Amino acid sequence: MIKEKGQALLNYINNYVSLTEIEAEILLSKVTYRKYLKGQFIVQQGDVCKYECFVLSGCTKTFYIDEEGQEHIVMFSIEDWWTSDIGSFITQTPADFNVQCLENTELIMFSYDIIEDLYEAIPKLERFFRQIIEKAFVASQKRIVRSFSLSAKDRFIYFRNQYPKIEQRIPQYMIASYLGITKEFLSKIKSELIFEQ
Amino acid sequence: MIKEKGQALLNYINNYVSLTEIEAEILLSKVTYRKYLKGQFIVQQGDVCKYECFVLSGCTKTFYIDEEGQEHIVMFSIEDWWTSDIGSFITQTPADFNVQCLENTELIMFSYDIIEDLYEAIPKLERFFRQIIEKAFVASQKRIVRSFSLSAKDRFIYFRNQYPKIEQRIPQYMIASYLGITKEFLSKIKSELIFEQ
DNA sequence: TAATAACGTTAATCTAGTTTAATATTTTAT
DNA sequence: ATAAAATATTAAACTAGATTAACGTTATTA
Repeated sequence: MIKEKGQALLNYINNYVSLTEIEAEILLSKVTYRKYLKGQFIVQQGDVCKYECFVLSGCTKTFYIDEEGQEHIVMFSIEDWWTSDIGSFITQTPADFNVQCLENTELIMFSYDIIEDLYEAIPKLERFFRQIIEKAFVASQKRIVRSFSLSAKDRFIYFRNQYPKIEQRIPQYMIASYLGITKEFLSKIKSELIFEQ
Repeated sequence: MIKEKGQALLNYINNYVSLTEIEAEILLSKVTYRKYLKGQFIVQQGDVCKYECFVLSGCTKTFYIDEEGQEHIVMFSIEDWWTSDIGSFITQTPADFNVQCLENTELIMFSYDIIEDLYEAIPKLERFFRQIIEKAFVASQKRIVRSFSLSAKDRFIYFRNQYPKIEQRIPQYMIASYLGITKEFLSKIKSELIFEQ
């Protein structure tokens, strides 16, 4: 089962480091393939996050609920992205975030218990994960920059251009939450954009 | 020279991985010690960033200038922190950010040209940098969360509690810029906080 | 020790985005 | 096909924070 599914992961890794046949086999023997249904939770706020997950298909949202019960979406993940609460994963402390499936979702899961063995067996993976996380960090910093220097309208335009596939698949009120604005205001922005055309 | 100065770096690294005497020597032989004066630039927007820098003493701000000529401070770095434009460093493309010294500053610099050799010579460093950057990424994500769910006043209170040393050393208008608000509004917040006591 | 530059405060006016609430549209299940 | 649930729109009243501009205070330096 994992073998056919694993190919997408191997292709992805191949963009960063090249694994030998044997290394690829070891890797796939250590990770877990799993399907989730729409609505199910991969991580729940308060639990310790046991997995870093590579998305084969489907879509997830990462969010938290603030003291007023308000939901704030931090990121979406689709095919060839990662999803997890990394803060919880690396420190093995309770998660700040929930990760919930917005569609039926197929994952390859790297568990905390095997990842050290995996680094041991395939030292190249240390480099691979370093490079992945470097990219994620840079993206996160750039998002902070945008949140400070762009208006809500410009952030929406950026989002729409950057992630056109995600915009199609996700209800508008979740995009508003991701952008840090209300659904009503996003609705207003969209009607302005249509009018401007 | 680098030997005495290097000890702070070795102590820091020791929190993550343990280097042998020989590895420590190799490391210190490959990195560069350098002093900057207050006001000098370590990185300039538009240049390719050649170094990741560990701060031995002093203080820097990382900022960019937007299209309207407005300065936005992204982070401060003091002793035992890192400073660089990592996005520029890892891709070797022009920097989005400036890094400027707010005090006379001593650094240990890891150049792009030697860092690959260093990973080769001391594979443990791959793990070290992975762990550092994981922590930086988590901190960055949490900052995004705060910027969405906290008011300016609460972000300031958080900053003041989290980085009391930095608050003392830095002019208030720079803290306002870091928080994403105007200096006038921060002034108002502070007077409210005093009044509330 | 005066002068200048850098930094900080206050207050009035303005605006991007929120809140509330009612209505419209689309999707899903029966 | 119809009802119910989920999602989206619109508009009026409101607020956090920006802008402008004038004035105070603290550091630097001549």
